[in-house]
Amino acid sequence: MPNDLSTLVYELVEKVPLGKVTTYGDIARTLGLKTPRQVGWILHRNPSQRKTPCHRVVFSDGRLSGQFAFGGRDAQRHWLESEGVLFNGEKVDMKRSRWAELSH
DNA sequence: ATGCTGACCGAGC
DNA sequence: CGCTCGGCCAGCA
Repeated sequence: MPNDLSTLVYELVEKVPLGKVTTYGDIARTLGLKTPRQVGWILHRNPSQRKTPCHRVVFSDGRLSGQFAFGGRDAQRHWLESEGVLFNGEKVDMKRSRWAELSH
């Protein structure tokens, strides 16, 4: 297994600490990808045979990814909440729960 | 080749 | 705060 782009993405996602989230855009910027869509494409395409916590990746405004992706956004939301991620209504409280490491 | 579609984002109103 | 729009680029029919 060559360490291609997807490997880098997964390694980065695995570094997201418990109780924090990161965004597609942050990942894209950090790895030098052309567009955040590429990140979404990589995560969607690869099976979850890895222990990658994909549920910690959200939109830049704090919305959760999709209704079909993790068995529903309610499921994902409860998952995150149990990890300590703060919510502001339907959205993640990005101000406090965004992983600061990438957001430079 | 070409024209959608999408696990996105920022600007603008 | 909410909605639209354009740009982005990899896959796929």
